[in-house]
Amino acid sequence: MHWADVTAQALAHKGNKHIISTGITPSGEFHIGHLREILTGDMISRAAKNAGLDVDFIFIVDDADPLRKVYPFLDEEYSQFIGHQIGSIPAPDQQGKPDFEKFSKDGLSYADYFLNPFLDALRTIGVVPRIIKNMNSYRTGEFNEVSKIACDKAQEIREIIERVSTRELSKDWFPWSPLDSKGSLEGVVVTGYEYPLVHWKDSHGVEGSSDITKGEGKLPWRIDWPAKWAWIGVTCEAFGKDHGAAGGSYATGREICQLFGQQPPQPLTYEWISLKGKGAMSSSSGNTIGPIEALELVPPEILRLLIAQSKPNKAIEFDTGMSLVNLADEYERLLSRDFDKELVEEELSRRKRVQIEDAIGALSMSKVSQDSTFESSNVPFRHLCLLAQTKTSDEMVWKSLGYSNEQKPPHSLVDRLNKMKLWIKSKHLPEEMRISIVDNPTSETFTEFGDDEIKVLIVLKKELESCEWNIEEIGNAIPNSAKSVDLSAKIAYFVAYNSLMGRSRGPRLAPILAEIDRERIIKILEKCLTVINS
RNA sequence: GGGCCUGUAGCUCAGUCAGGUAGAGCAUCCGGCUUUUAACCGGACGGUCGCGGGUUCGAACCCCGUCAGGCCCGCCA
Repeated sequence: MHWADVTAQALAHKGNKHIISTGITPSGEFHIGHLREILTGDMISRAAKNAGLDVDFIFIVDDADPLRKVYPFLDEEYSQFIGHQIGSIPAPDQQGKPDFEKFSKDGLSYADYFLNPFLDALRTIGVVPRIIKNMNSYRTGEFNEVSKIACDKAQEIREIIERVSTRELSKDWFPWSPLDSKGSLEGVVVTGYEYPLVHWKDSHGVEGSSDITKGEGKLPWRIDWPAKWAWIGVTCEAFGKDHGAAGGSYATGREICQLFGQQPPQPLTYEWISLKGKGAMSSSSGNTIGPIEALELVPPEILRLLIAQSKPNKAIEFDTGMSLVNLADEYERLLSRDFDKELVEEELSRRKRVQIEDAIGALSMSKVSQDSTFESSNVPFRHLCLLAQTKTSDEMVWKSLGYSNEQKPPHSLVDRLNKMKLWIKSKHLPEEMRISIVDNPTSETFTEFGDDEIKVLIVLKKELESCEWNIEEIGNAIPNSAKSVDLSAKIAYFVAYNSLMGRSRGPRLAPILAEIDRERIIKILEKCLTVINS
């Protein structure tokens, strides 16, 4: 059973109506890691719907959170907004300076600036959650009831947090963070509470009162989270392992939410996605790959597969190089399998059956739309990558794949080719996938060369000097260079690939060479001989 | 200190919740496709399931211990 179905089953035992929640603070550029949050929730929602449950899938945008610091991608001008809610400050412009004009004219906030492209990416990837913006919820009074309970039960909440998280809260700690005279949540000391007002004194020495029913502040995170569960009625939430650790915010939240008269949601802790060799993704360090960027390179199904095929507790290592290639090939393989046939196979061990069922689940969860039918193109990613690099026009790619004017390639394949071309142009294409002629051969290339190889190389150079410079003739010249000295054609290919591309295997050479000047090729072969002789 | 996760073929990992003959892909090698598209097709090679104990007719799987790696407990998913 797919992991999402397992969670859905647990939910089914609890009832028929479920609100599955996800939440992110849009404090910077979104990355693939954030996608795991949303997709994990999305996949549970799907599985729950398939199980016949009534599901509401929501995405809470934590735009009531304060700006923590001036991130590297921001101008120093942002220091005036530290502590201010990111839903209430201007978005950065090209230079990273606050764009006051856009803020006052279009109301584009810092949070929206990062959120909007992410929502676009979500649509592309087939995720359409109900969006709840936190700051607005405070301002419109959605938090009224829970905020009042939190303030009334300040002592009980303090006890829970101190006991469960084993950290000591300061004397003037209070379960409400008021906005100060400048609009910041930082450095404000609560001096008293009379519903609905929380009295405070800020770092500028100014005193004032915050009306908790009007969003003049917010609940601190550890209370804000269970408060949301309560007023929305969340029954299931997937969250990152940072929240799931012992003494973490889920541990305190599950107790606090009962003060609000709400049972804690079904939890699902997921591992982080790290960038291969570079550690965890982080918006502030710039160590990210955005979903938008990734969607330019591969079809959305492949990003879904990344999340679908790994269980949530499995850490994912990701990069836009070979990981993506393998993932894309894996997807094509899944598509071309005939599961019905595999499942009727007799003498199927339980193990084997589980494997097939998991593959079916992963594939089904990778669909952008539940009812979309798959178009299996049967063209592996690697192969398409090769064709895109060697063929001079799209028509030639289609011809090579057996399509014609009568039988046009499917739309999905055309889309994939276009993405492939972008990928090839980008910095993300791994070197081992890139086809390139090596103009300056090095001695390491020829360590495996013996007398036969050298002999063939000499003949090859002669053949290429004299043959007609077209695909057919070049195609003949390569194997002939070995056959004419009574050696296997295999050696000729080995020699040709090593000499011209610096590797022992490769794509069909003739069409590539035909695109290049003969003199350049001959010159390279001459250099090879020089290197070998030295 | 407390807790979580991971350890299975050369590599990436399924399989552990519901114990029943050790799996896939990649890589490698061999063969086929009347001289390789990094394609495709067929086959082969390859594992004391980290280690030690226990439960069981039977353990990769359950229990106890242990080693190694990664991570979280400061509002970064």
